[in-house]
Amino acid sequence: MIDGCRPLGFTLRNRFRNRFRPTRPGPHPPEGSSALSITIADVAARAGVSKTTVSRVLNGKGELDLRTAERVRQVIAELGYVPSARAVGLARGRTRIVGMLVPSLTWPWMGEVLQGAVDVVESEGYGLLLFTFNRGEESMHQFASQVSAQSFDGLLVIEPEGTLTYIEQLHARGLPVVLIDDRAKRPQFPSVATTNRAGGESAARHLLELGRQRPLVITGVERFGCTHERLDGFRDTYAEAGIELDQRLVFEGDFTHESGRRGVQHALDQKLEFDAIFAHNDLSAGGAIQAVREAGRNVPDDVSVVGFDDIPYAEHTEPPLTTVHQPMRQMGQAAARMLMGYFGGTPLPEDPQVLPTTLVVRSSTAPKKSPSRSPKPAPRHRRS
Amino acid sequence: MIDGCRPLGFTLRNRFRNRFRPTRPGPHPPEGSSALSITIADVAARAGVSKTTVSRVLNGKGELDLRTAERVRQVIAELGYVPSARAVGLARGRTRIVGMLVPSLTWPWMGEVLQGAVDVVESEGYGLLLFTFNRGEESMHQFASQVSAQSFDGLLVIEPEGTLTYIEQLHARGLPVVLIDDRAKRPQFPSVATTNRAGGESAARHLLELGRQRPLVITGVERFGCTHERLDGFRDTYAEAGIELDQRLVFEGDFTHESGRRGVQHALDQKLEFDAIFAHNDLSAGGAIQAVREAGRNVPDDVSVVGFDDIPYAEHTEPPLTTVHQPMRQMGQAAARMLMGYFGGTPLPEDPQVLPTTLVVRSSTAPKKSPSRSPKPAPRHRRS
DNA sequence: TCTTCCCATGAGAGCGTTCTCACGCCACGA
DNA sequence: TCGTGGCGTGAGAACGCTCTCATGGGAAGA
Repeated sequence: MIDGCRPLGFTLRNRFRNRFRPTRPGPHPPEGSSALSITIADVAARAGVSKTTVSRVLNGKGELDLRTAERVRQVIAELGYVPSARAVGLARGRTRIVGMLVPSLTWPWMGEVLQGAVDVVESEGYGLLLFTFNRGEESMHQFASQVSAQSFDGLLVIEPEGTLTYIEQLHARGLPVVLIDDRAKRPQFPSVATTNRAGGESAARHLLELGRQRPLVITGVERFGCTHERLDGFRDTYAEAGIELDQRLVFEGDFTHESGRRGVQHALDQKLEFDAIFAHNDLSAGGAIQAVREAGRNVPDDVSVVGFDDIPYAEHTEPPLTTVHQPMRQMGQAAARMLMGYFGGTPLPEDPQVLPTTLVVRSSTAPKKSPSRSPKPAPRHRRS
Repeated sequence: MIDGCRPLGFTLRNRFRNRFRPTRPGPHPPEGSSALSITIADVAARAGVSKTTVSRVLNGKGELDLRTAERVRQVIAELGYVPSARAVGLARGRTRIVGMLVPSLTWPWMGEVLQGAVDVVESEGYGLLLFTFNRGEESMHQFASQVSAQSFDGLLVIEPEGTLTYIEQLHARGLPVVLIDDRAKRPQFPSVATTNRAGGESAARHLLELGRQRPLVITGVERFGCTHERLDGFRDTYAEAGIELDQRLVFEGDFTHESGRRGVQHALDQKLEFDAIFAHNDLSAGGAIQAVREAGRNVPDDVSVVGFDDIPYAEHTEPPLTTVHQPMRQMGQAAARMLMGYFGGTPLPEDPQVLPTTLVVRSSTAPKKSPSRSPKPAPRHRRS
C-alpha cells in the first residue's frame, strides 16, 4: 500500500493536504487507507508496540527490551520514518533552531561569521534561522514577533546598531543570547569578541620594527568601540617606543574604500609627512594604497600600509595587504558553540570569550630604506 | 497576576520549564497559578469568549461580531499575546519557514543573493532556515533529515555541485523548490537564471566598439554551463563582426584570482598578441589586470579588461573593472517571490525566470589608440 | 404565531510528538 | 504460599493551536 517514495516524508497528496483540504470522510480516515505521511503511530502499529515505546527507541530513554528496540528500529528504517520537527517542537517546547540576527548580509566578512555559526549549529543537528535588519523598523518588528512566537531556542546576534538595549531585554527575559561583538560593546550578556587593542598594538609593533616613525592613521567610525581600541593600542605602542602620534595624522574614516583615499589625500594636501598607514579596515587600506600610488609614491617602500580584518580583498590589493586578521569564522563558531553548550547544560559564561587577532604580513609593508635623515635603518626600539 | 514582561513570551520559569522539569503538581497546574506563557486559552478566558473565537480574530476568518472582535483584539494587545509558531505549525501543517541550501557562504556574491531572498521572505512574515554544503556528505544528511522532518514549507537552492538529482527528487516528491541557477543548469523544476550568453555578447560588443580585435579569454570552470554560455556569446559576437577567436587565446581558468594571472602569463609566455581580456569572473579579471601591469603593459590602453559578476571587488581594482553585472540580489528576490507566490496560490512557472545581465563600464576598458596596423580606430561592425 | 434561515459562537477533535503514571509480569526472598 | 520490587510496556493527557460541526438566538418570511 505504501511504497517507494516514502523516506522523504513528502508526497503529492501530502503537499496539498492543507491547501486544498478535501472533505474528510470522517474524524478518522477510513480503515486501511494510506496515511498521508508516516507518523509514530504507523511505526507503532507496524512494530506491534505502543507509540510510547517507539518514542523511547527514538530518544534512547527508559529501559526497554533489546529485541523490541531492534524490531522498532527496523520498522523505522523500513518506513523511512523521521519524526516531525513541528510535533516534536510542540511537545518538547523547543524547536532545535537557533536564530541569527545580523545587520546586513553583504558586509565583506559576514559570510565567514555565518559559515562558522552554521557549521557548528548544523553539526549539532540544529537549524539556523536567519534575520537581518535590512529594512529597519519593519525588520525589527518581524524579528520581535518571531521571538515572541518562540520560533527558536536561542539567539546569535551581531548587533544591528542601536538595538543593544532591546537585545539585552531579550536576554533578561530568559532568551539565551550570545553576541558576536564586532564593535567592542561589552554588553551585559554572553559574547564573543576579538582583541582589537592587541590588533592595533601588533600593527604598531610591526611598523616600528620596519622603522616607520610617522604613521598616518585612518580610523573607523568614531562611535564604535573597536575604533578606539584599535587606535589606543596603536598609539600606546608608539608611545612606548618614544613616539607620540601626530594628532594631525589621525584621520577619521568610515570603513569605506573612499575614506581611505580621502585620508591620504587630506594628509597630502596638508603637506604632512608620513611613511606608513594604519587603516582600521582593509577596504580603507585599499583606498589608501591607491591614493598613495596615484600620488607617485611607492607602497611599501615610501609608505607601508597595514589594514585590519583580513577580508579576501586584502590578498588582492596591489601589493597584497599586510593586515590584522580578525578570526571571524572562529568567532561565529565560538558563539554557536557557547549556545549549543548551554542547551547541553553548560551555563553561559558571564565574561566575553576573546579570540586573538593575528598579524598577517604580506607585501604592503617593508623596512624603511636608509632615509636621508636617519643614518641608521634600525628603529630605536629594537636597540637592546 | 500577569504583568510587565509578558509580551516577549519568555520568562525565566518558562525557559527552564522543560530542561529542569519540576515535578508537576498534577495534570493541571493549580487553579489560578500563573501561566507559564500566555496561550490562546488565556486570551479567550480574559475576553470571555472561546478559543475558536480568538483564533477567528487572529486569522480573520469566519464572520464575527465587530464588538467581540474589538474586545478580543484589545485583550491580545494587553497581554501582548503572540501565537506560538510551534503550535500553529503543527495545527496547520506548515511552518511558514523556507529553507535555503547553498554550497558555501563565503563566495563573494553569496551575500547579495541571500540578502535578496531574506528581504522578500521576511517581508511576507516567513523565516529563512539556512543550510550549507560545507561539510560534504554529512551536511547532506543533516539537510535530508530536516527535509524529512518537514522543517520548512519550501526550498530555495543554489545547487551544491552534484546534488541536482537529489534536489529534483525532492521536487518530484512534492516539496516546492526554486533553484537559483548560477551555472546554467536548466533543471526540471522552477528556477531563476541570468543571461550568461547575452552577458558574453555585451562584453564582446563593448570590446569591439573599442576596436579590440584580439581578445584573450579566461574562462570559468569547464564543466559549468555558464562558462560555455559566456564563451559562446562572446565568440559568436566576434564572429559576427568577422573575427574568429584565436583558439590559443582561450585559456581555461577556474574562477580564481590566481587563474587570471596564469592566463595572462601563459599568453605572454607563448608570445601571443592580445589587446583585450574577457575574464569569466571578476576575481580572475583582477588577477589578469595585475599580471598585465606587471608585464609592463597598461590597462586599459594596451589591454582592456572586462570581468563578469560585478562583485564589490570590481570597483576597487586598479583601474576599476568594467564588468558584466549579474543581478544576484534580484535573483534571490525573484526566487523567494516565486515561492511566496506559490504559497499564495500562484503555480510555479515551468520555465526559468531569466533576469538580464548589464554591462557596467568602468575604467579598465578604453578605445584602442590608433594602432600601427589598422588605420581606422573605429571597429568594422560599427560602420553602418 | 410558527417556521426557516442565517449569523455569531462554542465544544471538542485533531495535528504528531513527549512524558507521566499505572499496570502486568516474573524472579526472588521469607 | 504470599508479598515485594523492578523491569518492560501501554494508555492517554498535554503541548497550543486550527478547523469542523453543532447550537442558540434572533430576524425574516409565511
